[in-house]
Order: sequence, then C-alpha cells, then structure tokens
Amino acid sequence: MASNTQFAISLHVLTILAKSGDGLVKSEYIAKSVNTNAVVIRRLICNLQSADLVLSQKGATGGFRLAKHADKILLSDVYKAVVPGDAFALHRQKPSQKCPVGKNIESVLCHLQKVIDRAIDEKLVDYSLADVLESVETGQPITDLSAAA
Amino acid sequence: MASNTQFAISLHVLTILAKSGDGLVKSEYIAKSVNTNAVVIRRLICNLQSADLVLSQKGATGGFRLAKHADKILLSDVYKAVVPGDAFALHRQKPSQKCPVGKNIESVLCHLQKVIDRAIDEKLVDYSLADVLESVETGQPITDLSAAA
DNA sequence: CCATTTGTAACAAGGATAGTTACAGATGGA
DNA sequence: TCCATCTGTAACTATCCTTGTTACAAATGG
Repeated sequence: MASNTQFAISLHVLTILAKSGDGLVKSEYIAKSVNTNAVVIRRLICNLQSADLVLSQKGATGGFRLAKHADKILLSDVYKAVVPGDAFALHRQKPSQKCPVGKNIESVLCHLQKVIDRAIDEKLVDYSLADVLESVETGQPITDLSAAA
Repeated sequence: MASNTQFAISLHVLTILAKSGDGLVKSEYIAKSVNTNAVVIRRLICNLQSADLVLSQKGATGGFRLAKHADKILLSDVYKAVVPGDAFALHRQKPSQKCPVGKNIESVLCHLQKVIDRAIDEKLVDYSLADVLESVETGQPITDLSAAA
C-alpha cells in the first residue's frame, strides 16, 4: 500500500484550478475542499510549480492558477512531479553478497522497477487533467482507453 | 519512505527456492541471504503460501519449496499476493462534500487506481519466476518485451 | 523423547507522511 | 506610506506503517 497521498491530492488541487480557469484560487479555499491545512496545500503546490504545472501570485490578491491549459497537463506529468520513488521498494539491508542469488538479485529488481515505472507512465500519458475535470463534472467514469480498444 | 519491500523480498525468496528445485530450504538460510531475521521470512512466506506459490514442511527436517514450477509462477501472481493496496493512496481525510470537486473526485481517483493497477498487472503477467532466475544466473538483464516489440 | 523447524503473537524501533504553528517576504489597495 | 492579506518555508509534533526482535506453541523425523 502506497501511503503517499500526494498524487491524489495533486489531482484534486489541479482539478479545482482547472475549474477556476484564469481566476486565482487561494490555498485556504483549496484546503477547505481537500479537508486539510493550507500549508499542506502550499507545500504540495511548490512541487507542481517546479514542474511548470502551476503559477502563483503573492500578496493580498494572490493565489494559484494553472500554468497551461488543462488538456496540456498529462497525468504522467503530475505523477512524475509528485511521486518521487519507484513502484516498489528494494531491500533495506543489502543482500548477502556471498549468496549467488543475493549477489545478483538487486540489479534484476532494479531493472524490473524501470519496467513497471514505464508501464505506469505509458498508461498515464493517455489522460489529461481535462479528462479528470470532465469526469468530475459529469460524474461519468474517466474513459478507459485500454477497455475501449 | 516506509514503503513496502515485500515484493522485492518475495522475488528474492522465490528465486532461492526456484534455484533449489525440489529441495527444502530453511527460513534461516533464506534470512542469511536476504540479510534479515528468519521470522520476517516466515511471515512473508505465509502470504506466498496463501497464494499457492510455496509449500512448507514442519519439523526437524522441514523447510520451504515452490508449489509449482518456476515458469508457472508469474510476477503478477507474486505482486497480487504481497502488495495489498493500490498504486497510490487516496485522501486520508474525506474531501469536503460541499465542494463540487471534493464531492466527486474520490470516485474518479478510485477509477484511476484501477486503471494503473491493471497496467501493472498486464505488464507483470509477461514475466515468470523462471525469467528472474535466468536473469540472476546469467547476469543478463531480464528480457524487456515492450522494448523488443 | 528430543532436537529442530514452522507458525504466530506481541512488542520495540525506525522512518516516512501529514498536520500544525510561526514568521519572513511580497503585493495590491486605502 | 501603511497595512491587511497571501505565498513560501522552516521547525516541530503526531500518527501510521513496516520491519526487526523475542518468545513460545505445535509439528515432525530420527
């Protein structure tokens, strides 16, 4: 179980921004919707800004908005921006180098990580934030392209 | 990151069992190779037994062995056996039901989870434990079928 | 019998994530 | 110019998850 909620919260935040168009949205408003603290939201949006997905404006009339149109923001971009690690974790302790399996298993696992990461990326590249917004607004499930084919 | 190493350790354990053929392997031996405690191994193998991947024998001459041949054990089976949750976590706190986005985002995220889980499963079904064992023994990277195609 | 091994419960330790408080810096408007 | 308001960020706490460890019952072959 991945305990990291950042991808989920990011999509929530971005959907709100997408819905708000060019208008600036305050962290306090977003926090209310997400049901958490405004600092958590600002901290998260920091990552989204580094990935050029969101812009901010400081000061009394400040807030956040998308850096580009929602159909130009792919879920694979979001995933890469906020999910740092890999699909599964490797050994905490280095395996015994005396055992022929322990000696070589790490590189195999490392390669497998990349295979899975690529599979996730190739799937998420098919969806944009605009798809998510549409799904949220219509209540219809997001189009599953693999099932459609 | 307190993330789950169970998939990685499971493949390590299963590879050792595959390499040992019909012979029984003790948890103490496996623990040495994985560089951890024998109880951790036994605890993990419990899950693998529930998934019909491993058999055990109690008593003085006991130990563990595979329940079927290594090329019949798919990595998707292993993943499902030991990775309980989903690819990413949902909100800890329920989003505000007053906000139109908060009200509907959960079902969209839930659906996305399934999409990603399916992508992982469809990728891992292409690899068997025999592939992992071969890769460990030859030192050659595991065949990447997506790249080959 | 008995040494040895699995199966399992119970608890401790470590690490990651989110929540909270506090405050500096920016900014638009009165 | 002053000030209310918002972002940016650091520091700390609380909580949860995973792993490591100890302990012991149950099984089993010799």
